[in-house]
Amino acid sequence: MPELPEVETVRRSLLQLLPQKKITAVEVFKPQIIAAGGADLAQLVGREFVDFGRRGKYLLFGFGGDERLVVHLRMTGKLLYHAEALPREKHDHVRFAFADGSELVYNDIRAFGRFWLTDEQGLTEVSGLNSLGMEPLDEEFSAEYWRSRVAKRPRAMVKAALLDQHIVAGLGNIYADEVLFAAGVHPERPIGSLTAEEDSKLAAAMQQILANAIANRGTTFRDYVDGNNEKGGYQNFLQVFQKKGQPCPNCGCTIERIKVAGRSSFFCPVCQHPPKSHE
DNA sequence: CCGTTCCTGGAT
DNA sequence: ATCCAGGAACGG
Repeated sequence: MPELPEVETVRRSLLQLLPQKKITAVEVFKPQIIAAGGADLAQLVGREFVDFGRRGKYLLFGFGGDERLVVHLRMTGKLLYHAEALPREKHDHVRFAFADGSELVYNDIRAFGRFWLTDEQGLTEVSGLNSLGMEPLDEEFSAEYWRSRVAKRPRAMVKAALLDQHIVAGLGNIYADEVLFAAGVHPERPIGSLTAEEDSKLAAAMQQILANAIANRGTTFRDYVDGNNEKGGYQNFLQVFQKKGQPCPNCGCTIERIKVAGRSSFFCPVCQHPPKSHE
């Protein structure tokens, strides 16, 4: 569900909603959501959400002290603010109650999401977070960075590399397909076959598409909503994702769907020419 | 690198 | 009934 633009939109929505609200209770209805070895969320009672950070698809919250709450929404996780407490819904797994009667609920149909409560030093123990690649919207991100990180895997398919959070943090299946289309690169092209120009187009497309998706508050394909339960708008700008059988916006030929790295991949067979047999 | 696994629900 | 889903860790 949520990739970088959606997680960033959740972050921004909560930044508008949660400050100045004192936590009066934390309830965990489904213990598996809390990563093993982490601290007890009950220690947040009496504190307030102060810092609202993001790294890749991870949300990082601070409370004015050394505590760090890390949240990964995985496929179907939602952090929902309610101005007034509501009856617990079927897939509500964690609830923060605030002194003014409002609440923040973590709802996750598939329960793949995870919470980690730790301190600044403990962030290095959070699996995944401790080995993320560069933020694609960081000023230092560049085609050179991308090339340097994929250089040792010349035979890997480019789509698998885009989805690898150790290389670039935050792309998922939707934006990987959109980036590949924008760069005119077929998802099965081996890394080693990409030209310098193609790498530059990929890096530029990552930045442009993600920034545009954030500006449009993310993509709601199925479940995604922000902290206000509001859908995104970028689904109206998708070029190829979930467009099997529809005409390519560039050339008019038919968008195809194949499996790459175990994931559905949508592409234009003309604008994104397949790898040559020797590649 | 690939398949499997964690879950539930919607589509076919 | 079966397959599929926007993520990512894990094992072989």
